[in-house]
Amino acid sequence: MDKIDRRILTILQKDARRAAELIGAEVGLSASAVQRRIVRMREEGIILAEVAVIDPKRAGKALTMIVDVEVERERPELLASLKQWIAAEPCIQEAWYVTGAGDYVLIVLARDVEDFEALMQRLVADNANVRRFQTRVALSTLKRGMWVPLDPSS
Amino acid sequence: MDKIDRRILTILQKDARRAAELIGAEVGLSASAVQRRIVRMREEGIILAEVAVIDPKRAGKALTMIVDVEVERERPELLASLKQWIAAEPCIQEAWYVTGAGDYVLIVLARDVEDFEALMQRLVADNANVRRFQTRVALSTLKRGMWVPLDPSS
DNA sequence: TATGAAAACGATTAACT
DNA sequence: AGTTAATCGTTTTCATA
Repeated sequence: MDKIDRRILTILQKDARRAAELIGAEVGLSASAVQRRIVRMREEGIILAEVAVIDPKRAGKALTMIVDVEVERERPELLASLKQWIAAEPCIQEAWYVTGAGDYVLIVLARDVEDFEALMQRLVADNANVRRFQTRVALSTLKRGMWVPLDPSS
Repeated sequence: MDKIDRRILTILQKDARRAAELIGAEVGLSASAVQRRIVRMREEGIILAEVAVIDPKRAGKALTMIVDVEVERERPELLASLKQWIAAEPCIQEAWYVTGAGDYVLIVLARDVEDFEALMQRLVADNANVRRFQTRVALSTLKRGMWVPLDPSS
């Protein structure tokens, strides 16, 4: 991945529909050359996907919660099923396993508080290793996205 | 937004490049009808963007941190500039203002620990209202994305 | 007002230099 | 990597329900 690839990716991360010819004009390449680089980066897995981003509010998901989930580290055999549970749960948008007391951090979308409560009850009921969780409500979303900064040099 | 719109969005949230004709085959509409609905949803702001998702590791951003930032609520005049600072900082990928003791939650990408430390030092140096912060390192990323579940009924 | 069919247009892909 | 030609997808047009 060279400097031009990075510039192409910086553009595509904001607008995946930008025509190769326009990108080429910005980076000083023909449309075909740009297109070839894009195809290559898809194949190499640098570009993981091209997706539509929709407004959660318009989709009836007005609430965002940041949930810290503490699990019992003594029962590692239950971790795989918890991971699967998280993967299968569409309202859990993002999840990380983090340093600390066996903690997971979840980004959860919900229609309302009842919707969220129901999800959390299922989380606890379905996963015996969940010891407790702490919820923080997002009062405002300052920034969202998957945008990765790319050093334009080198 | 009707049931078919929701089905179209569910598809586009996974693959924004899917041809309208293929989507039409799934939802029982012609390519033109699907295309018109997509254009309408872009105009209405339901579809916020169509973006390429890239692998942060391949982009040299191997570390993800979840940072809780505590700010002094007594100085609300400094909040606007903190928000701008966050917006302008490319390594801060996501940010929410959350319930609790004047807390922000940040998702931060970094090349390495030094890179991260430098960012946090700038955060504190540039924003006098930042009282303290707590960092958790993402040991594994279980789930990422902007995918919003859409009730296929109604 | 929304659709499907078909023409016109534009972008991507493939072949060749 | 660039240029051209062929292919494919989108957009527009138009007739219809």
